[in-house]
Amino acid sequence: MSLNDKQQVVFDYVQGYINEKGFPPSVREVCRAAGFTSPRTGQKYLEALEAQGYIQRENRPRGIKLLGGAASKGMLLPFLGYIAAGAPIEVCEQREEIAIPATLVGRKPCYVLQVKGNSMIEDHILNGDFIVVERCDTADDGEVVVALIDRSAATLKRLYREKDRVRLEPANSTMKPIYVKDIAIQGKVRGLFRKF
Amino acid sequence: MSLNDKQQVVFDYVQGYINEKGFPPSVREVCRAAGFTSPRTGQKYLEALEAQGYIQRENRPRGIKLLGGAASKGMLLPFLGYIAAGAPIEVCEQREEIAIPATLVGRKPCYVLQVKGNSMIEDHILNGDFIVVERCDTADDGEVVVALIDRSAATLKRLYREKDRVRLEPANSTMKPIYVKDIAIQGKVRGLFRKF
DNA sequence: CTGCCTGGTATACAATTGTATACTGAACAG
DNA sequence: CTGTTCAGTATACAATTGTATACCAGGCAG
Repeated sequence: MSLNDKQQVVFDYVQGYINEKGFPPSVREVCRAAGFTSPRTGQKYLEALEAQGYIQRENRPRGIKLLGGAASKGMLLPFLGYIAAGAPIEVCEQREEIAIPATLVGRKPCYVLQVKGNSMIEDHILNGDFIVVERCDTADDGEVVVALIDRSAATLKRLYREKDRVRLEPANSTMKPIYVKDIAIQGKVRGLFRKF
Repeated sequence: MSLNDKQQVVFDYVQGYINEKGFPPSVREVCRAAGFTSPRTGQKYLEALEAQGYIQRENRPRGIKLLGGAASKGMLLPFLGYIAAGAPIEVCEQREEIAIPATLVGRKPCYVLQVKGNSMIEDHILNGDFIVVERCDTADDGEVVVALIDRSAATLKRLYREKDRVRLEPANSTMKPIYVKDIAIQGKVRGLFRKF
């Protein structure tokens, strides 16, 4: 079941209000915006929105929380630290979180790393860029993956399977590919963002 | 001037509360969390945070708004459409919004465009990339700007001022710079994100 | 000692707020 | 006509909330 016209108006108002002001509207403000003169009416609408999973409420002034894709067309992902070609991931002590555009995130769990070095520069991944990595243990040929070599060193490379080995190829003509027998794939790159 | 220890505790609490619950805490909740027994104390701390530009307040229950990079949920920015070198921005009819990592957003209003074409490829801005543009009407030499030429065509280029003209330089050696007498700067690129 | 500032407390108060109860009128089935 | 549901109104009420006033203890300069 979907929202009817007036419910949509109320929901849009709540969403816009939070976006603009940074905190949710009161029941009476919702009423004023929707043209209701009784707080009970707005209250019923909010109850309906909650029943349908669009918002979540608490019995407090302005206790409204946007749910689902509505809140965030963005997701909060953990920022795990740095990855440099050939060097292990430096784990970031404090568990930070970063908001990511929803379009960059796959369905599986993801995390964020910051790239050190220019080993992927010809793929237009620069030193300092942030990459969104989807946790997975397989990848197709040619995909950019975070791979663990010798159970210790993590690196960011393109993956190519060869006859009886795996080629991890940097995108930098001054560097040479790494050949390994077996690798543990940590994840594949799904998105990237950069600050200017 | 920066935040002292207790101010930091209060600020972290406010930020975490909003992140978790979706709406800001009341003054007394702040007090309880920080160990104050008088609402006046929490109130003073919030006033201090506001004076230093970390939050903005309204005289309403839970009328707190996180400012600047603090709004860690990321910011919702309008997606305005496409920009191609030399072609005007195709305005996107439906006003979409995209969540952006807070770190990519400056203090001024920003919007998002999708890049068409490879005119900035040597700056590692690719066809299909999304750019976060900060609205402004001036820029320093060498910055990547969205510029309006002849009041009609918008383009994405590096800006260089010359003696009595302006050079708009693409980052693609197969393309030539554009020289114009006068331009209207629409904004400068602050961030970029890409989907793989 | 005096005065002043800082950081905190205690308490009061009006305004706002969420919720609940009782009601009205219109549409509508039988 | 009768009864029922639906959407909205009017109003009441206790709890929460932001703000303000008055106060206190300690540090510290003079």
